[in-house]
Amino acid sequence: MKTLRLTSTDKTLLLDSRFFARLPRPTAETIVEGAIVSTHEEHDILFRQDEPIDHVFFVLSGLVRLYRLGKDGREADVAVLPKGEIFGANAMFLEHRATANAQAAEALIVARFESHKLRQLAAENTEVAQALIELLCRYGKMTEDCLAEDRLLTAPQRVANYILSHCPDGLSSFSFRLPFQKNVLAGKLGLAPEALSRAFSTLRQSGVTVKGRVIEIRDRQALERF
Amino acid sequence: MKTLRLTSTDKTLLLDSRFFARLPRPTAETIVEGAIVSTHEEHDILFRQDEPIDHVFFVLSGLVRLYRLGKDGREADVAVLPKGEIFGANAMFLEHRATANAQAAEALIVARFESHKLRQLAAENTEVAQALIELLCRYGKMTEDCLAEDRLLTAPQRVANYILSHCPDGLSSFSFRLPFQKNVLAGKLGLAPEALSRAFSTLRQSGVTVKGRVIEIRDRQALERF
DNA sequence: AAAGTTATTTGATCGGGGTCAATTTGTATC
DNA sequence: GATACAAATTGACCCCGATCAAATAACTTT
Repeated sequence: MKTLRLTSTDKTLLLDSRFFARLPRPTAETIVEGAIVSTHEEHDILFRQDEPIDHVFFVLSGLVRLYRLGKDGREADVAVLPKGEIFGANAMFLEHRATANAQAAEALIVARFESHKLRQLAAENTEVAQALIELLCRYGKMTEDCLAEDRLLTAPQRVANYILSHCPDGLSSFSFRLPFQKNVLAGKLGLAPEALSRAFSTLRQSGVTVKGRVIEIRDRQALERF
Repeated sequence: MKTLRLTSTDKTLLLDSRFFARLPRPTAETIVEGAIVSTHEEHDILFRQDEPIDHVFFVLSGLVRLYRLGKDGREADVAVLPKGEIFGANAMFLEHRATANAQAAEALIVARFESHKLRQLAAENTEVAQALIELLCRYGKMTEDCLAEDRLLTAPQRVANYILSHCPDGLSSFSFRLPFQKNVLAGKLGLAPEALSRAFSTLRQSGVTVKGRVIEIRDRQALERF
């Protein structure tokens, strides 16, 4: 882990992100000025479940995986966060304890903010509180979606869903590049890598072609029906 | 569904609940005065997924089940809320759309608050915003717990966990009465009723006895090890 | 381009839990 | 208490996905 200075692109990314964009410019800038930037290598742990943390994190580039550990050491992802996402915010209101482990899923740069300052700000400033509320709602809905998908859909259906979520509406055939390793996708969908692989090959019969990280869809409707 | 007046016990329950208790008394009382109380029979639907809702709900008595529907009509519970819990709050910040269906899991009395008023209040009053933030964090953590349990634990382990969560620490043997039908417990744990039944009988060998709704635990450690 | 890693795929096997059907138990009503 | 109905259990069966092992593909590094 190495500490860096906040570049102007970082600053732009922060200020344009969903969270900061809805704050009054001066407020956002004040917070952003206080950021500490650091780089991490794949597999680095940022913090551990139940550990006290005193920062809120923002992904400047790369990918973070939040996961829980089972007694037997098995891991279960509860979220995968790409560039532009915030994490660790909920800990501010849960005795400053992380609810999950955070690990760099690939080379990573994060900005961090002191949570007591942010918490204080949220207590004084309605705008900040509002932004936090929306953040938490969105995050809560994501987790709920995940839980429901796990309980309702088979592996191929989850994968089909994931693919469709990347399809701009209207198009019937399209292709895109996976934003991360299949490894990570598997975890995010609650599958073993082998199961993801098999799901892809099941979807072949519905017009899905996989070449490396590139996914090609021939027939959107077929996927939706799956 | 029948509309009732707010009784003084209802009022006490509301004001002593986690959400209202942390607000300044006058604020809490103002909100609570605006409550509309209604009764519902088991199986009644309060609102449906993706439907616009303009109220936030509070369980005065009985039980509410929040669940999502699969394409095939199967149901997946995302939360089960007993007396004292709030639900529908997240919709205020998600275009007023419910993220799940809400159904009375048994005879039910709820208080409801107009969400635009509450939202307005949260936008002006930091205390209210703060209370909402904590509510959402707690709720988010619950969902996360659920997701992780689903992915990490087998049916008997989930049931063991559930039982342990009702065991006052320090005690090695104890017994309690399930707060709802096994039916509902199964759904909450993401299991078919049959699987719950089988899980109980697996746990018999670890000193768990089930007689109707009463669960008896002979050896806490054995359960924890499971 | 070759060698060495690290991902991914494929095959084989196995166990958990869903579903359906048939009892059994529990609860409510008269 | 006897009857009727709903809830819970048990058995039989099957499918999905985890796991282990082996083969192949995709990157790195030189």
